[in-house]
Amino acid sequence: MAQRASPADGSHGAARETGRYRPGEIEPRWQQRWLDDGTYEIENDDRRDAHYVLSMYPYPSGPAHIGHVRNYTFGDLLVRYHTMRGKGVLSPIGFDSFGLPAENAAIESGVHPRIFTDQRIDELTASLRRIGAVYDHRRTIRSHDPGYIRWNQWFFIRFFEAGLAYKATAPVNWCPGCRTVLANEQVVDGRCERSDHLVERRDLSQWFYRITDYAQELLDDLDDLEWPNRVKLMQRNWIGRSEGVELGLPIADASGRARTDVEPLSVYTTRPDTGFGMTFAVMSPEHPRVDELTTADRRAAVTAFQAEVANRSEIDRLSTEAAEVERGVLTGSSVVNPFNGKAIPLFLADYVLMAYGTGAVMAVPGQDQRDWELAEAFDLDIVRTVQPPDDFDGEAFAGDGPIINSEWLNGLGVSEAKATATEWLERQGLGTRTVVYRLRDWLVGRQRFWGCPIPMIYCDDCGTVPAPESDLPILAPDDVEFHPTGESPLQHHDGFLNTICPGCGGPARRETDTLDTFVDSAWYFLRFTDPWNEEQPLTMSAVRKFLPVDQYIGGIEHAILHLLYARFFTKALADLGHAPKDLREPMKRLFTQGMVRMGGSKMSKSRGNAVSPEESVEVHGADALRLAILQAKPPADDVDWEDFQIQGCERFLNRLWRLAATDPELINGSRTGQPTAADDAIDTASHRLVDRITGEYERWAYNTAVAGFMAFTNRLYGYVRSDGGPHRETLADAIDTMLELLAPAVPHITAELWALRHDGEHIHERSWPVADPDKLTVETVTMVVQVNGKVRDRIEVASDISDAAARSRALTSEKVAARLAGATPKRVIVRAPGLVNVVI
RNA sequence: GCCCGGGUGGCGGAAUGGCAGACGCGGCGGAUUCAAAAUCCGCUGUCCGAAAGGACGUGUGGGUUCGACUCCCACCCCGGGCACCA
Repeated sequence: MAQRASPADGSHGAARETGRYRPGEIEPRWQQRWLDDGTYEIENDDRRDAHYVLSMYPYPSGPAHIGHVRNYTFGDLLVRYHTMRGKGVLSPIGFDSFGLPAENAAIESGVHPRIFTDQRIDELTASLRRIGAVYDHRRTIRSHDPGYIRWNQWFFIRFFEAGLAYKATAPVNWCPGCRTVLANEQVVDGRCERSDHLVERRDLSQWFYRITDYAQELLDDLDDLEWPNRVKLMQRNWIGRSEGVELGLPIADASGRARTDVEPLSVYTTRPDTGFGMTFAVMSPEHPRVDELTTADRRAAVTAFQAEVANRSEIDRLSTEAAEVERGVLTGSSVVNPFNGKAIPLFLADYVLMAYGTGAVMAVPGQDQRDWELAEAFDLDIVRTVQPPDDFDGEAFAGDGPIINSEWLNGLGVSEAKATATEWLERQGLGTRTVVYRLRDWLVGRQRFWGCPIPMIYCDDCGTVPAPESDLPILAPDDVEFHPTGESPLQHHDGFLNTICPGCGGPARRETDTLDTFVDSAWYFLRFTDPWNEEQPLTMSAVRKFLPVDQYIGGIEHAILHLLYARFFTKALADLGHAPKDLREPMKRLFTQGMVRMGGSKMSKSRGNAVSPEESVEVHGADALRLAILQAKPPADDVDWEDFQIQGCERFLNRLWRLAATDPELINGSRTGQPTAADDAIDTASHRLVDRITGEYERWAYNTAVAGFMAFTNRLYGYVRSDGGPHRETLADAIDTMLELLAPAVPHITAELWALRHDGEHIHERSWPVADPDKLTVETVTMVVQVNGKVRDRIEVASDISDAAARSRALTSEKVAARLAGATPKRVIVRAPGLVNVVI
């Protein structure tokens, strides 16, 4: 028999031959077992309480990067924890496998995006497996699976039929070099990130999903979600609801009187209280009535201005030194200010956006800085209608104050005046209360190859019609050549392009745009509940069983778009009858973990940091990496790679191994028989640990949970070393309990140790330990005695000590008496049993 | 500019009205060793002090309270989101 170190002092006793902790050996073995046994597969008729834990649909970029690993470690902990709690946990995984990187790679290397992508999916799958993350792999979805494309297209057609999908002209980022539309994130400093061409704004016909129909519901339903406030706030701002008034400004004739034969110009304002300060009006350069309202003598200048704004690059538009560019131009027309009947000039200006409100505004330079600047540039009247405070030295004043220069509004506060002015406008029939949202419809078309083809057909006779359902899925052809420019090969592929109109049977051509990949990720979590259904996209009973997702986990970078689109899709599918009617929200709880930064400066080899998760697993083991991730920071915080103290965590796992792999009977001096007070204290501590860790797992306080395990282990080492030696059963129970609590965090080592200690039993099939409430209360506590709020003494007292007794114990303390020096305290605050504060 | 979040030892962090710095990293000392690694034990906020002990200490300044890292006001700094949205 080999002489093994006892856990405590490294020198005495012998243990069963269990060997050293070798993660490289045990981890692959358990990973294989979980897969072979289908430990984390769940059937749709499972009788346990359903619990859906989901990490955000990853883009398959090859082996997992550290951000992935952090994300999936949190998710995996919850999957295993809830499984031990007796839940029927649904833990699926899929891949957001369409998208630009694969297409760019194809352009460069000629390798088909599918081959490229499938390879990366295999790599990611393998690395998730190596960190011990477990899934029901039978349910895996990939966006480019024909089966998934089919239903994605089927939904598009349903949306089209319901008016939720439509085609309209929209300004887009156009790269003249690549001859394609760019997403905003592909535009860097006004240039195409691929070809470096200056990006132009072009009006092109594009497909949209009508998410704005759901603006109000998307806003209202945020209230009840258990989501981080920050995310809810970002969504609220994005939706941007504003309440105001839409009013008509009559067009003035040559003598300044309102014309009745011409439609008034409709403007939207949230500040009807400032109406008397409106000294001009402004239309967007793209406003459809520009031609009509431009006078002959101004036509050349207006046209030039429109063209100039249209071609203005992003750089100019965002420049803070915009003084160089002309921001507005006079139309030559005038409109009438309905508040005071005065004729005022009508301008075009680039700061008025066609896409918001009515595309025209009443300009109130006294209260709006942009209007102020235009007024100064054109030497227009500026009338303050809100009195700024005496010390105000700015230009336009947007704050609150008494109304001035406004006849019947004078003296009111801003909000009162708003209400009064709104009522007046409505009574006069001049305006209507209106709610406006900042949210725009979702542009879903992309001029890309590697995406889900939009299943529409263009026929010269029948117009735009959906592809027949029997043709779904419509797949992109394989025999394509990628253009170095980045232009989608679909646009030149005759076999794909030419088709027959399902309406008239005549020749027609296919849509070559593909769907934004955010569409793919807008409903994948629903399909996971029954990916096997070939008759329907979703199985109602399965969706009902598992949705909403109990815990959704992902990066803060998806706070707005992905989560908003997923919410919209769920609502739309429910309303169209494809998902349960009452499923209004897909994700009940959301956790957004922080990002992992790759800080350069603090990078240090001496800390034992490897540069990739793969290497870390290789060197220290998956459990050590997982523990380091959990320990480093609160999960919501951003973290630097070098903050992971993998070596320290590996050291802890070694300590755990030596403690738990050593047969208790062989630990030097271990006792049997009646437990002593010291033994009971260990037992109590272990019950308290159960209580503590359970709470911390529920609250995502993983970093403090790890601290708790380390502290408890230190305590057990002290216990083993203590004078009387450890009580055999007490020690064994304490170790067992800790292994169970650790199992969700470090699944391999705990599984191995448990099997070693319990005849091959599987720890992940055990149920979660329960603390005995009687053992959570302690008999004595340390009472802090303060003098004037400063700690001067600590006294052990019974935990049920009365206030009076606590008071007298405190006052008889020598240290307190010394400070009192015979005087009577002014006041004694007693918070038994924890604290007494003597005020002198 | 507007809206959020945050500033605590050499470092990551803990404590959300009641013992500031849990736990870990790093550092120092000791045990073990021929030696080293590994392991085990102890110490480790700053200042004064031989020690006992004391004073100071959670971005800055004020306030509330018997008591403030924690609550309130003002300011400074860092991070994030939105950004001509009328």
